Amino acid sequence: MVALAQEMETGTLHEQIVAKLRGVLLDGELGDGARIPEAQLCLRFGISRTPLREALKVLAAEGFVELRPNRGSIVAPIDPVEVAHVFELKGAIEHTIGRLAAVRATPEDRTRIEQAHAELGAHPDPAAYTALNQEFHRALAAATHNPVLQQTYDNLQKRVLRLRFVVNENPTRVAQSFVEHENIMVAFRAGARLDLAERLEEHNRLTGEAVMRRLKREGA
Amino acid sequence: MVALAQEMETGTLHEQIVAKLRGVLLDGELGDGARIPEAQLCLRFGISRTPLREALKVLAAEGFVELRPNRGSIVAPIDPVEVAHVFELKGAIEHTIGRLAAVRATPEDRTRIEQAHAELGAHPDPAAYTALNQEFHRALAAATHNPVLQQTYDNLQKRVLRLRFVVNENPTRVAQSFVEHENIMVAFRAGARLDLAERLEEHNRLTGEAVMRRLKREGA
DNA sequence: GAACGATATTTTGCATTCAAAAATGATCCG
DNA sequence: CGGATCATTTTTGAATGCAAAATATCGTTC
Repeated sequence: MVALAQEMETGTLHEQIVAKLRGVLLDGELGDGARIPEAQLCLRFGISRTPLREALKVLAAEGFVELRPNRGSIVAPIDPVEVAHVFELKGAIEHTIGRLAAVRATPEDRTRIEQAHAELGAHPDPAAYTALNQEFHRALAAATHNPVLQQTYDNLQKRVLRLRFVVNENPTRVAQSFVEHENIMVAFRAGARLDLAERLEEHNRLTGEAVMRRLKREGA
Repeated sequence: MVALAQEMETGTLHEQIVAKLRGVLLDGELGDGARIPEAQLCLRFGISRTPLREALKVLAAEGFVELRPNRGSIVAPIDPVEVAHVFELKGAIEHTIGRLAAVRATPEDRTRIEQAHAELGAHPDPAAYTALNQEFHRALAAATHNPVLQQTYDNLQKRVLRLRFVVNENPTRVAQSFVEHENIMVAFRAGARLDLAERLEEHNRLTGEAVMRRLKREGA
C-alpha cells in the first residue's frame, strides 16, 4: 500500500487533523459520495466533534468534501467536468512551473529532481508510479521557490489524486509518461525555460486526457 | 465607501459566516496583524464561538488569517514577498483566462465584459476604480467557464485586495491601467487568444509592480 | 405484501461549559 | 524607581449538552 497522503506530523493540532482527514479521503478509504462517519472518525482520531468539524469545513473549502445542510458531509462526488477543469488550470500552472523552475532551481533542487526522476525510472511498476510521480512534480514545483504557487499546485494535484485509477495507472500510460518525463528532464537540464514549460503543460494535458478517457469508460 | 466584499446572502449559514468574516478582513476594518476579536464578532454576527471558529479555520487555510497556537488568530500580516508570489501565480492564470475567454465567451459574457469596461471608463476616479476593476476581471474569468479556475483566481484576487493602497489606487496608475484595459478589449473583441492572454498577463505584471513599488515605499 | 404514516432513534448544528494556557497586573525586593 | 515573581483575570481550544432536523423503525391499512 502506497501512502498517498504523505503529510508530516507537524504543525498545529488542527493542521494535523486536516491532514489526517485528507489522508482518509485521498487513500480512497471512503468511496466517492460516501457519507463521512463523524462519530467514527472522532473515535479513531481521539478527538471530539468540534475540531473534526473544523477540519471538515476546511476540506469542504478545498473541494474534497461536500457539506449538505442538515444532512451531513459526504466525500465530494467526482464530477468529470470538474476534473477536466482541474487539469485545465493545472496545465496553466505547470507551464509556469516550467518557466520558473528552469531558471530558479538551486543545485539542491536539481539534485532532488534528478533523484525523483531516477527513482521513477528504477520503478516502472504502476503500483509505485503514483507516489513517485507525485514526488517528481512536487520537486519541480518546489524549484519555483514560490510557496503560493506550490500550495495551489499541490491542492490541485491532490484533487486529481482522489481518482483511484490515477493511482492504479495502466502500464501503457506509465511507460508513455516516463518518456514524457525524460523529455522534461532534457529541457530542464538544458535550462530551456519555454521548452520545459511546454513539455510540462503537454504532459499534464496528456495525463488529463488519459484520465478523462478512463473516466468516460468507467462511466463513473 | 465601496464594498469590496460583495458576497451574496446565499448558501449555508457557514458559508455566510465565512463571507461576512472575509468581508471584515477585506474592508480593512481590522488592520494588518490585528488580533481578531472573537467575542466581539460573535456578538456582532449573533452566533457563538463554534461557527465563528470554523470560519476562521477556513480563512486561515485561504491565507487571510494566521492562527497562532494558544495565542488566538490575527489578520494575516502582509508579506511583500508573498504578495509578489501571489501576483506571479495570478499572472499565469490571467494568461490562461485570456486564452480561454477569447474563445469561450458567450454573447452574454461579452455583454457583461463590455459593460464592466464601459463603467470603468465612465468612472475614472480612483475611489470607484477597485470595485469596477474587480468586476471587469471577474467577468473575464467567468468567460472561461471553468469554475475551478474562477474560484482559484478569485481567491488570489481577494488576497491582493487586502492591500489598502490597491483600493486607494493612485490616479496615474488608474489612468495607465485603463489604457491597458482598452488594449485588452481590442484583443478580446478580435478574439485574438494569444494576444489577449499576453495583454492580461502584462497588465497583471504592471499592476503587481505598481503594488510592489508602493509596498516598498510605505515600508510596510 | 406493498404503501403509507406515526413514533422512536440518530444525526446534525450550534451553544455552552470546562480545563489549560496566556495576558494582566499587583506585590515584593533590589 | 525598575524589574522580577506570583496571583488573578481573560482568552483559547476542545468536550459536552441540547434543540431541531433528518432518518429509521414499526404498525396499520389497503
